[in-house]
Amino acid sequence: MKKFLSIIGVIIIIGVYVYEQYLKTADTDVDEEYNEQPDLRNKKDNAYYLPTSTTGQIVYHNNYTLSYNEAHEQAEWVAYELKKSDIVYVDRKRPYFYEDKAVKTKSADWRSYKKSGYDKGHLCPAADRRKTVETYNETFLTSNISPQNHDFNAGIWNELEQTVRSWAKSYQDVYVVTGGVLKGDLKTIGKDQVSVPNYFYKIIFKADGAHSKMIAFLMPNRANEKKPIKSYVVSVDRIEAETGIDFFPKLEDALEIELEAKANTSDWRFR
DNA sequence: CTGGCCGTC
DNA sequence: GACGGCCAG
Repeated sequence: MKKFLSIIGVIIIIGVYVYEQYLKTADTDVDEEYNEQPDLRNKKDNAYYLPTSTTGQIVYHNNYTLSYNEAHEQAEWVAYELKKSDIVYVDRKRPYFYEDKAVKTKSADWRSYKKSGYDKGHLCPAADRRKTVETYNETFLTSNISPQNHDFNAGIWNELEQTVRSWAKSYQDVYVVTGGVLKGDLKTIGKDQVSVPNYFYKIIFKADGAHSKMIAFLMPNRANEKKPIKSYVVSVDRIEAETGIDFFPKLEDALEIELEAKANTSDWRFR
């Protein structure tokens, strides 16, 4: 009997190990199928809302998911859930930006941004992932950055990111999709020819059944944007038209149509 | 908070 | 190249 139990014990330990290895590889899995949306509702609680990919290269990280556009050498979207508990005030040492090995076509080299005149602007902000060293450092992959005008990044874009954090604190958890509009002939920087988007968008979704709400922003990537962030609100339909991305394909159709057509600010608290 | 730049090792 | 310190909006 004792021997039997010890054999069962060994089997369980091996099983757990194999399962953990499986989870590790699954986290950096790359989806090859064009617009194929894997059902990951049991894998990550935010995956249900993932947008479609226009490139077929979706990369799943532990704390955000992205769709990589190799031609523009950056993500076309980065999606993640932002919970109230993600927002902590811990001073963390900024690591260096490093290549995303999960991007099969190779993500941009940080040197392409050097002396380009543009910031290595986070798409999933570092401040949204301050909870642990691991979550923080994961935002420093070069697949999570786009060339941003410095005054824009430190100015109104920063203000928008802070507002989203305030919403996560007020509403417990929100879901965020953000990226540059990768359309047409864009200026490029560096050896990797990273495109400089003329516009950046950010969509925030609060899941709450029939009371779910959505808001979207479209901002020009330039200095001296001093209007209130409220004035940059557009409908999700507009951003879909600009980008060719379907942002909430798995949302119930009636709700999707209703929420994506709206461009009003009344459901959300602004400072 | 958002970052870059530069001297030093 | 990596690191730490300093700078700006």
